Amino acid sequence: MTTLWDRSRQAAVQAILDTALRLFAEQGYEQTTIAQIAREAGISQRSLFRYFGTKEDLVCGDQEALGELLKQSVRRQPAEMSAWDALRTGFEVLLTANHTPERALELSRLIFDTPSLHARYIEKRLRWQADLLPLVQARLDTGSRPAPALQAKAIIATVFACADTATELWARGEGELDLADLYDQCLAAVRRPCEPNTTEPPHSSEGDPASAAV
Amino acid sequence: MTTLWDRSRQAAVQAILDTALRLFAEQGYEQTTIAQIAREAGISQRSLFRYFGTKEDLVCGDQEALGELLKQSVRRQPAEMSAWDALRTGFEVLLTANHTPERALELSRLIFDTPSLHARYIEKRLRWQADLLPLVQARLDTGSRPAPALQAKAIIATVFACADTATELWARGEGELDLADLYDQCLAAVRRPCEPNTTEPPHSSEGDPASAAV
DNA sequence: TGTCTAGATGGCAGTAAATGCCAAGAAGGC
DNA sequence: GCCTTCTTGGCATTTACTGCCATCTAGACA
Repeated sequence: MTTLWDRSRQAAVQAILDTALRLFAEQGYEQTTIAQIAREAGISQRSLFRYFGTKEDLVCGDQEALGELLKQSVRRQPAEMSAWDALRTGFEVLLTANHTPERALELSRLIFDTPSLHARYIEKRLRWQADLLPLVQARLDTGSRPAPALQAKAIIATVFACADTATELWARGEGELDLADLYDQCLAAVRRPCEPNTTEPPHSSEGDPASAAV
Repeated sequence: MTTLWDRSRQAAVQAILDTALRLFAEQGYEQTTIAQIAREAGISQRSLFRYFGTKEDLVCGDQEALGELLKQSVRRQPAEMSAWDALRTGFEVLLTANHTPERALELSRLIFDTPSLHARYIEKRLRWQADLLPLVQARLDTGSRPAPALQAKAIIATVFACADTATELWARGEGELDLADLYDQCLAAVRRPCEPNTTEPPHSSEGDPASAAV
């Protein structure tokens, strides 16, 4: 049952969020202070920080829930589905789980245009990637040469790289592009053999076991 | 000619860096304050911020120079070399350009173990990716179906995803692994066709042009 | 060599995000 | 109606970071 506390909490969250996003759109993220948001939302600064742990969470706050949803979706896919397809389906579920498209587009643009937000966003998705590792690993050929952990990590990283690339193009576009199509095109560009020449990689790894943070 | 100012500046940078990395290793990144670093390095807090604009730059500061180096290396590759191979060779050059292997390993571990640093690190590399875009685009088949910009963006993002994955595994390992080998294995895991089944992607993009920041 | 200028430094005050603490108030169970 | 529990707001404090200004010094030049 839903108590009054829950309801007023929900209302407060919504009011804060609306105020914050409006101000961010009007004057930019960095130029908007927590004090101003709190004032205009009619709440104390202290309480605002209780609802949203950080300023960045005002924008990237839903990410935890979405990550959980993605994990559940991937887990739900039939066991014989390949890791690639399971992840693709998982992402597709995310698309349906969001606010209005306009809001999502607005949020994406804000994130991609604001370095500190972008960093936070990436950080949250790194968590998703770590959480997905065991699920993806379970879908791989067991006896393959590259260690399954490496293979799974590489696949997940690539899928996210393509998803991010697609999202960025979608956010920078006028909204006339389809996100799922963009994702498929990105992945196709990556998993297709080389276009002009299929040269073997130079492979000049002359025994330098330790090197830099590339 | 190298003036005395340049030299003392160089010395100060080195002293600050040594102090900072020692403290980060001893007590962790978050637990170490700028005030403490400045005190132990015998410099004012104000000057420290003049050398390194942010605390994160104490760790990720070299990235700008490395990005430039990568760009130069890729540009230098023969025009007929594929985008994949040119990028791979570029990364290989980076490996030779770093501090001592131990230092690089220490830095990498710090970055991969500290979420906020990790996010900043990736953010800086996104800049590299944007800079590489025209160079990679020039190496692509001109008449290909997916827009070349998308194709180039996806390829670059994937290459970086694999490089990061390889670096993380290398950093978490005991140093006995070869970074270049790890990179090749990651890329191989990604560009090889599906292992168990080569199912067609579900492709259930039922006309939802706009959706969330995936 | 002495002087003048540009650049480096340090101190100080200030901003903004975030956290801890505590007292006051409202909601829920009885 | 009372008491517990959760919420709220105000206050002080920490930490990263910036602007301003006085001071000092390396380097150029007469």
